Amino acid sequence: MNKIKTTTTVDTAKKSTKKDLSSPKGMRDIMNDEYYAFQGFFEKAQEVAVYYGFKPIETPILEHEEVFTSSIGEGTDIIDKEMYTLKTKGGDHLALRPEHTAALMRAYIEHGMQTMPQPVMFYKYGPVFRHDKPQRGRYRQFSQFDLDSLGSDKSIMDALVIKAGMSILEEAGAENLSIDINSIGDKECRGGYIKELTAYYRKHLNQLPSIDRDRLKTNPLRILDSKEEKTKEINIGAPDAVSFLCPSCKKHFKEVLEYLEAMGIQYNINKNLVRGLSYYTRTVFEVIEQGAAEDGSPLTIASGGRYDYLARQIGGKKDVPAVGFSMGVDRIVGSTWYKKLSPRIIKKPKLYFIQLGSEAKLKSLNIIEILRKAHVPIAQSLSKDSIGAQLAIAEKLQIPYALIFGQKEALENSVIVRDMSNRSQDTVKLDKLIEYLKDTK
RNA sequence: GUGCCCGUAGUUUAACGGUAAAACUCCGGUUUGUGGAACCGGUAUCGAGGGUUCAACUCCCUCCGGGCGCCCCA
Repeated sequence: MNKIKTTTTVDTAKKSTKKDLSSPKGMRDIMNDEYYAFQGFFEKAQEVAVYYGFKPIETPILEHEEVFTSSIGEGTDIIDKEMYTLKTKGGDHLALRPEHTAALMRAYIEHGMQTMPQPVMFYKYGPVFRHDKPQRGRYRQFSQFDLDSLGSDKSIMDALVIKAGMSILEEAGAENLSIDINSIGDKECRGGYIKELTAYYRKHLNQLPSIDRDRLKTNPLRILDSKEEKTKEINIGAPDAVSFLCPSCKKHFKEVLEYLEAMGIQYNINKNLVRGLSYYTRTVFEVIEQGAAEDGSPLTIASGGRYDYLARQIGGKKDVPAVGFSMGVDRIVGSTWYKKLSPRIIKKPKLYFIQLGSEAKLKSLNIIEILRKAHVPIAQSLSKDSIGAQLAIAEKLQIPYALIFGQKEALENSVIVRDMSNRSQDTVKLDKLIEYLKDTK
C-alpha cells in the first residue's frame, strides 16, 4: 500500500523545476558571525535595559490591521504602501507588524496595565516588516529593539528612555552619534502651529516645488524636512514649533533638555524634525550616525518620541502618556563602529577533538559527551579521517589543546592531550581526563 | 512606487555573435597515527522568460534580484 502515485509526484516536481531558491526580496538569512553579532547586541541591550528598569515583552508578529492603521496613520507610506497585510481563513484582516509601538500599546490596554504601578516600562526586540525598496541598511524584514515607558507624562521618562537607549548604543561601540531633538507640541498647541505653518507655505505657494505642494494637503509638517533645495530656503523663515508650544509643552521640552544636559548627552534642537508617524506628540528625536560609511551619508539608527494620544487612537478608553526609543538593529550591527558583541553561549573552544580509526570513531561521541557534561568547550571534525588534516584545522582555529583519540587509545581507554603551542603531549586515562584538564589553562 | 548602474561555478573574476576560462573554497580519490602538504578528479542548464540571428552568455524587450538616489523610513 506504500506505492503512492510516484509517477504523478515526480511529474509535478519536474514541471515546477524552476523553483526560486532565493529568499524573498529584502529579506535575508542571518547566520554565523552575523547571527552572533545580532545575538550579542541583543544580550547587551537587554542587560542595559534591565538595569534601567525595563521589563521584557514579546508580542505577536501579526496584529489586527487596525492596530496599525489607526495609530501610525493613513496617509503615511508605512500604512498606505509598506504594510504586509493578509486575510485569514476566518476572515480576519491581519498585518505583519511594521513597528513595535502600536502593538505594545495594544498589549498595555488589553492587559489592563493601568492598574500596575506607573509607568510600565518595557523593552522589546524582534523583526518588523515593511514592503519597502531595499537599499543600504534597509530591509523588508529587519529587527528593532525598543524601549518604552507607558503611563507617565513626566519629562524625566523621556530623558530616561533616551539615556538608556544611548547607553546601549555606546555599549555597542557607537562613538560619534548625534541626537536631533524637537518638540511638536500636543493637541493644545499643535493645531495652532500647523495652521500658522500652512498659512506660511500658502504665502510661498508659487515657489514651492510640486511635491511639497502635495504635502501641504496631506501632511504640512513633513515639508519641514523636505530635501528640495527650494523648500529648504523657504523653511529658513518658517515658523518653528518650539515657539508655538503651549506653556505646559514648553515646560516639558525645557525639562527634557535640562535632563539631557545633566546626563551629558549631546543634542541639537532640529526645528525641522517632525517624524513620519502621526502618533507622536511633544518630544521627537532621532539618533544619527554621521558619515562613518564610505559615501559619508548619514543614517538614522534610532529614533523615537512621545506618543501621548496613541492609546485612544487605537481604541483605548483613555489616553496613556508614553514615550519610546526604537533602534534599527540591522543598521547598528552593520555599522563600521559596531564592536562585535559576543553572545554568552559562544565559548571559545579549548580543545580540538581528533579521532583516528573506526574503533575510536565509534567511541568519539561518548567522549564528546563527557566533555560537554564537564562544560569543556570543544571543536571537532568527526567527518575527517586524516590526523594531519585534523591537526591542521586545530591549528587554523588557534585552539590551545588537541585531544587525540586513536585505535590504541580507544583500546586502552586513554587519550592523548597535545599542547598545540609546544607540541608536547601526555597520555591520560579517560577517567582522569577532566581532572587533568582542570590543571591546564 | 520611481530614476541610474549591475547580475557568469559556493566566492572573486575572465572571454567571445559560434554552446564558457581561472583562482580560492568545497567534495571525492591517492600516500592507512601527529601541524594549514602534494598530485589527480568533480562541481555553472552564463538570474528567469521571450525576441533578433544559421548561431547568444555576449544584441533587444519583459520580469526577478542587487547597489545608489528620490519618495519614505530603522
